[in-house]
Amino acid sequence: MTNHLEQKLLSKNIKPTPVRKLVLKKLLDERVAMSLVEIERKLERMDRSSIYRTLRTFEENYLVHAIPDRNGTVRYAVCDDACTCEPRHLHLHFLCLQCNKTYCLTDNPVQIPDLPPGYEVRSADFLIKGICPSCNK
Amino acid sequence: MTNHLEQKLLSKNIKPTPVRKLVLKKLLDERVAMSLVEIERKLERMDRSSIYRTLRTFEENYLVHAIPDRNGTVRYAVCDDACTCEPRHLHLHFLCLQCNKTYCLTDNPVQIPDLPPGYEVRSADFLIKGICPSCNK
DNA sequence: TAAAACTTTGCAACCGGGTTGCATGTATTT
DNA sequence: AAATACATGCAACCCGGTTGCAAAGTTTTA
Ligand SMILES: [Mn+2]
Ligand SMILES: [Mn+2]
Ligand SMILES: [Zn+2]
Ligand SMILES: [Zn+2]
Repeated sequence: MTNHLEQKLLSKNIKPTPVRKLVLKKLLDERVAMSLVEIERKLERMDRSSIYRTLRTFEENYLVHAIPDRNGTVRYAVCDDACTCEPRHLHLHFLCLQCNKTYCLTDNPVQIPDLPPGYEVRSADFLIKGICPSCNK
Repeated sequence: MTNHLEQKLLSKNIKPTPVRKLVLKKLLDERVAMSLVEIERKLERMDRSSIYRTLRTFEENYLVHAIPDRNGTVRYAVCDDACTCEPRHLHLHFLCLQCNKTYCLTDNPVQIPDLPPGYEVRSADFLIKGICPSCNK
């Protein structure tokens, strides 16, 4: 269990410290993308800046990807094992306007359309907003 | 000239006050999307909260649309005349990682792909990141 | 036309998420 | 064991955004 977390961290070359294991565990357990402050609220005891630096480390090492949020904040979700956050690995994200949760639609890759000449694509965020299945029934 | 601005405001049922005309003029002149603070910096004399409320008014009346930015802030761009910001009017946005400008690709509509059952689409943001033509040459 | 009601603007204060400097604690290397 | 490097916690700060409130300007009513 804890071992699974360590595996995952090590596989992305991140030293498995206590804080990192807890943050990763929380992200995996919740199964939706979470912002810095949302994580802070769920992990009462933990310091904000530690979580902040942990998320930076995670993002730099492609353990999590950042997803733009409603008002301008950013949420984080754990990447698939093989993900390197390159354009060809990108998937859609869905933000529910009712429950305000952000879902990774990992089975729906982002198709980048042809652009006018001169635009060189490096990355993309495709965020779809609406009502999620759980709120819809 | 000023008359053109008034026309545009009136056509969206916004009373053409001095502040509103200046903010609209700046957005039209710059031809890229701008954030609250970016507008504030370009309009030295003007109060931040006036610009803030102006942008809210603009957005509520579909004179501008909001575009998510890199770090989580939001930029605003003037809508096409006929735009009502519904899904079928949405277009791509491009953020240049070098000059940090946000462009509206109004000729490139957002194609919303099929989603798993239960997801009800209301809106979408498709932001492509890379190098813009001007930085690329 | 004068008073009343409403809207816009500017100022100041505030808020909250994010970020940094620094000291302490913990692990790794020599 | 000592030296070095890395991780964590605390406090302070930053900055874009937001709000309350009063003054100035506009529109409505009597
Ligand atoms: Mn995702
Ligand atoms: Mn646009
Ligand atoms: Zn929902
Ligand atoms: Zn550029």
